[in-house]
Amino acid sequence: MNGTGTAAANDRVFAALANSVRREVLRLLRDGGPQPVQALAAHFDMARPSLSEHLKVLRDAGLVSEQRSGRQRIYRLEAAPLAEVQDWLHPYERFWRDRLKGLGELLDRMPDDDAS
Amino acid sequence: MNGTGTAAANDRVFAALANSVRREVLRLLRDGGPQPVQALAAHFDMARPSLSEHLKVLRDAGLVSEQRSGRQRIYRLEAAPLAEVQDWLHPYERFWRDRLKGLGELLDRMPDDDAS
DNA sequence: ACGATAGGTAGGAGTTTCCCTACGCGTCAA
DNA sequence: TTGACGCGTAGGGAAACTCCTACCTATCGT
Repeated sequence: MNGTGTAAANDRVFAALANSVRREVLRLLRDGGPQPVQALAAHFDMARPSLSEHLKVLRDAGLVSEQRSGRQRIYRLEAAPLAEVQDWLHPYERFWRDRLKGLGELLDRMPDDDAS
Repeated sequence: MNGTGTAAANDRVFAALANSVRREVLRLLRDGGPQPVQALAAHFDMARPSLSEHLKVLRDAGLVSEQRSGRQRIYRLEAAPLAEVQDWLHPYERFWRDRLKGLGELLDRMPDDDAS
């Protein structure tokens, strides 16, 4: 419907990223590959059930997936939602590109012609 | 400290983006240029003070700036934090590029050699 | 000076987040 | 089968979020 996923889906992804614990989990999965919850939990001070809830938030956002292996749950990074974030970001790129070129400054600072 | 802003700053930016009203405000500023609050408020059903609070969240995240002009406040998109989001995203890019190439599949599905 | 306009702030209600401590369920080892 | 291990869920409490209705300040037009 939207250019980049539904509004609710974007809400879920951005909200999931709006927490340093969850961003760190993603980084650990990115740099360390798929891991069981234990291995992830070792990096945090919090009680393990709290981390479980963070993992649920990440799962609901589609940012990680789990695969059962014996009594372990192996979590893996799923980057598709991040690709959508990048797509969402695209239309804004010209704003910082323009800034760097020092050009858009004047153009952007005063196009008050059509705003009522 | 971090590669891309402090954790708290990223929290603020991602949290600001985790709301469809605020994302729509950014889109309006991107497509319509700098605008007063009135012009933005016209696009939403909510009471105007509620939108004011959304604008405060965006301001605190550094995503918009205001410039007073008479009794109006002209809001402008500030894309720098979005550029930092893109930077934050970069280390994850290979994950969806690999997926597209259909290569990383096998590589990523089982590098369980160093995870304790 | 007076009223209308633009927009922020105060405070409150309902919901959600984030952490905790129990506890339940499935799996492995003895 | 019995116990330990790996993880999730339940439920609760503190704080934050999101909306509202007043209300306040500053500016413009008359």
